Amino acid sequence: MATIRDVAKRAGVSPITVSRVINNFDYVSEENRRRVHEAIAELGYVPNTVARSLRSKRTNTLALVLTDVSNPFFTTVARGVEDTASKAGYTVILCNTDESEAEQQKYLDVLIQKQVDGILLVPATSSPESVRFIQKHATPLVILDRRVVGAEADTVLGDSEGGAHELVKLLIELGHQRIACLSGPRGVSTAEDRVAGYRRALTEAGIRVEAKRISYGPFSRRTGYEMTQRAMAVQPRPTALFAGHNFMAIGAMQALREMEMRVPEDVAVVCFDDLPLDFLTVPFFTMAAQPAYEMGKKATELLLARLVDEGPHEPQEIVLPTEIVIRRSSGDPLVNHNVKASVAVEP
Amino acid sequence: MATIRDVAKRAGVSPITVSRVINNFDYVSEENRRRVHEAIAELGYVPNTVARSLRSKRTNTLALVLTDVSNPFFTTVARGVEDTASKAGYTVILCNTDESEAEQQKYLDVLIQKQVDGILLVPATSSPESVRFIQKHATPLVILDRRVVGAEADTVLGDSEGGAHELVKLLIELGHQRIACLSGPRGVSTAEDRVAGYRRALTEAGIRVEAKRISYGPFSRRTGYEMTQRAMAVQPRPTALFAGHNFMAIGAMQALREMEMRVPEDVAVVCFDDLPLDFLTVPFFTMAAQPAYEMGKKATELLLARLVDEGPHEPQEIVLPTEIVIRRSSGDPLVNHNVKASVAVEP
DNA sequence: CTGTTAGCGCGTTCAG
DNA sequence: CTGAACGCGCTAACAG
Repeated sequence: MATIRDVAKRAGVSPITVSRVINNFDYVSEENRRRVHEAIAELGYVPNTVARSLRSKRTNTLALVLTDVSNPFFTTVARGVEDTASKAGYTVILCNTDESEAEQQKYLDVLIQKQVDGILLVPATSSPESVRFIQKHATPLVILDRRVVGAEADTVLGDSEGGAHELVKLLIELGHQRIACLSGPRGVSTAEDRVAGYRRALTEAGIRVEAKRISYGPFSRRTGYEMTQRAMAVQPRPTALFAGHNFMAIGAMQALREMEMRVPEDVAVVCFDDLPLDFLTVPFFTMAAQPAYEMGKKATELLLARLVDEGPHEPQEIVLPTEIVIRRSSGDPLVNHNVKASVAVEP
Repeated sequence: MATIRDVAKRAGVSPITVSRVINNFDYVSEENRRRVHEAIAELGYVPNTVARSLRSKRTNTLALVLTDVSNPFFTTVARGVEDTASKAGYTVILCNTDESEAEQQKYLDVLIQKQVDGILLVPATSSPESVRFIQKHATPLVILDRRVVGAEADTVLGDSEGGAHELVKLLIELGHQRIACLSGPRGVSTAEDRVAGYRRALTEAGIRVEAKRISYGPFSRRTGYEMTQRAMAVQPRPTALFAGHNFMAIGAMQALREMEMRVPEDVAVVCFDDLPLDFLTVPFFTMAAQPAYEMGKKATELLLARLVDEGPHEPQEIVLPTEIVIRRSSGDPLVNHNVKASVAVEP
């Protein structure tokens, strides 16, 4: 492939002049500029970013390390990141850890080697080692969606505690007293914050928090399914379920269906994180929606800001509010349903 | 950050010896090897891939350019790509074009500049310019999911024609004669192949193909919604709908619901591409499932193979079979439903 | 406005 | 088994 020197030779100028034309730097005479452009076109020259990066110490690449690309919540976050980064001239490398700390570390190694300019991290666990690793290599970092204990880093996340609190409060207002909580794994802040919101809502209403109604486990449909089977076996039986995750709520629905329980008639269900309209024949779940796109966007803007002014700074924590959307699954009789149809669970 | 020279100095050897240790090349005395490893650990040295790439002309990076990251079909393809590439020591850059040829070209420019070792492309349209551009820069390429006319390139795709044919044949066997076809845009092979399968099934059954029953438009829920409104207005009214895309089928459901038509009682619906169980409270659509993960995997394997043996070769076209999954939406009375529940569309 | 010199961090070449 | 020299393609720094 043609190099900058080939172009220079063809245009009858020096390589640095070509460089200046490409980068719109300094002043280059119209005449020379034209000839360089001509030569570039004739040779089909494309600048080599690798060489450029070696010199400039900047790769114009960001990395987004997240835990589950299959989840539309993260897909939407990723879009927010992509759009924002792309607009600013950055490419994004997407890495999927499947909630594994080991996978995460493997990716971080590669990313540091690749000299990415910045990292957006949805940490698999709240342990701070990965964060320290990144900081040791002086790579700018923004933590996304989850809190990391003892990490001094910029963080952008949704209001899990608040959202959970509102959701459970809604259930209580609807008359529920025995509410099971299907939570994500211990050691993940989104999971624990949602349990905290659940507890607060109960406590505020003077309802005793019972440990036997709270289960912890991986964020997945299967876990939601199994937890629901166990939760429904606890006597006296719960009349409502709070799932701290969208896929878990789907698993819960399956379990309830197999038990021949109707939702919301026999059991009310609420959950965290919406599923996009594209996937739903009928929107059904009452849930706390996080501004996923906005989260990705905000986090990227913060990261890009850190790239320009290097200096030390107070780590920022940006908490984005959640929005409660009331639909059929909570069984609120007072709500105007925005759809005519319902999902019936046959007996 | 520490460079190979710093490590060398600390270990009391030359830089090249360090290089040999890192890359497991040649023979290095145990003594030196130990000291180098020590120095690496002490300094937290990480090799600089950018410099390495400049020298070696290889970036160990592949690019996956696709049209819609929001669609679980492509998310699954992406996982197949990622897993396979990662196992072989490659990083993947994911680029989302939103079906726009212009976006696609912008990304391809960047990718060529970044010297990626290979490109996996889901082409936004079937015009061959992008393919030629990539080939001109001698970057190995595998086309994914869609055919490009007049392009001499390896291609991996699903059997759209066959899947559509089976699906429509099924509808005919169930007694349907007036079947509307909601197709993706003209100029996209998956859309056109599915229409072709639809036509063949009708023709084989001796049913006249009516142009007024076939609509073309972007792959989206909204399009499916609008097309369904129009399709249902055609007299005599169709008794079944074939949607060439999962999101379109969702849009169709919404339109039918608003018209107070029940599925499958009043209208049968079948479509292409499944939605993962994680998103579905109840699996509902009869559809042709493509092996998305397998497609990503196969395509990546093919690409990686091309990277090692450079020589020219016959372009390969790998067509993966689709699997018909029969569920409620087609209304087949003979099928054993694998779920007890149903989605009812209220009058 | 333009060119020369030097070097980013690494790996290949060839000589110890 | 080890090292010195050179260059990948580009641009910062400094002339002119």
